[in-house]
Amino acid sequence: MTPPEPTEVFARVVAWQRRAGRHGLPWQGTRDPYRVWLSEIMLQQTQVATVLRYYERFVTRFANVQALAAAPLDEVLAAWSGLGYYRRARLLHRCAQVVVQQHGGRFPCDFATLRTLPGIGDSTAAAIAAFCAGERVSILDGNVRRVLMRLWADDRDPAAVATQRDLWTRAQGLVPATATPADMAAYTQGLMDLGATVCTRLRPRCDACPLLDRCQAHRAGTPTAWPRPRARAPRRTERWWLLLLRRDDGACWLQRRASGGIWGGLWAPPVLTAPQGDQGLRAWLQRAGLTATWAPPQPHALTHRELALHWVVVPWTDAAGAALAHVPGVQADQGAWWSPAEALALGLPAPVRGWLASAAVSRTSSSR
DNA sequence: AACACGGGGAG
DNA sequence: CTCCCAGTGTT
Repeated sequence: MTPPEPTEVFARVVAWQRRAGRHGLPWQGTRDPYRVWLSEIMLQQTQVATVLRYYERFVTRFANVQALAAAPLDEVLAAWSGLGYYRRARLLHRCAQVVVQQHGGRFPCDFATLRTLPGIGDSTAAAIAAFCAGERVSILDGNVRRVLMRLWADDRDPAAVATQRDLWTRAQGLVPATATPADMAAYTQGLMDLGATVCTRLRPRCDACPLLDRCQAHRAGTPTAWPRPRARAPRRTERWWLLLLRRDDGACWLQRRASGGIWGGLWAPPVLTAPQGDQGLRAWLQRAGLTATWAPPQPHALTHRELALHWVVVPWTDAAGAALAHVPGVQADQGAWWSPAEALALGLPAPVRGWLASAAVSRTSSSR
């Protein structure tokens, strides 16, 4: 079985992208590395449909790398709120500051320099370099891995480092030395489009694929057999208690979470994960002379973990304020009281945002 | 080399 | 419901 001719694969993907690929996305049609970089970071682990809801608003608020670098981290996190993987936003902010301080505000376009910046790994550096400078480097994200592993009927473990390193070498080998910058942009976009719209995980549209007659997975008759499925980790369920202290004036107590771990750097009510559970919390509330409203647990599913979020709403009076530091989970130096409107402008985890938004609506609609 | 990180879209 | 997506940084 003859392997696909490298130049042939490249040329077909370029031609296919120009004819049938995607062209209208807001981060296309520019060579501004700032806009391309922003889109690539947002697109890490996040699908296009989701990013579309954030991208324009973000570039409007932070029009260039200087504006982003000068903005408080809180504003960046607020604009990112709901996209998840909040470390991306912190690295994005740090990267902007490095570009301003160490590169004179000019966003680099070459792979080697890009690779030194925070939050930019091999694939993102290659994407920016290919789109903005036409550099002959290949991306290798999850979509491209799937396309190539089907093309070559590669049976290796897709998650193994050795597999990915070798795939990258072979991907690089598909790029001809004569490729022009315009070709590189079309090719890079073409690989992304192929993976996203044709060579999909389930139900690939092989009849629309420009590599159909070269694809060994298709030749085998079972293209979805590649890449080899990963072992699935069992998902644990954890119970979290979110203590929402609400004052008479409607203000809520929120505190900033540590920068590492889940919801890092975001604002949230005190979270109790301790195993004392409902019982301990009820006992404490009773001792403190407080009453609380308990909402049914709200499930929050993640890939590898499931959270059962128990909302405990505690009406809080100024008189009780002196005891604030004794509330379980409260770190007084990390928090503050926020009006509903102020709170919704903060960087909030999606479940917290949803809760506060609905609570604000119900308060408004139920008040006289 | 393995793991942690969030939310949503697709089937 | 299950699966995993335009990955990177840390251990």
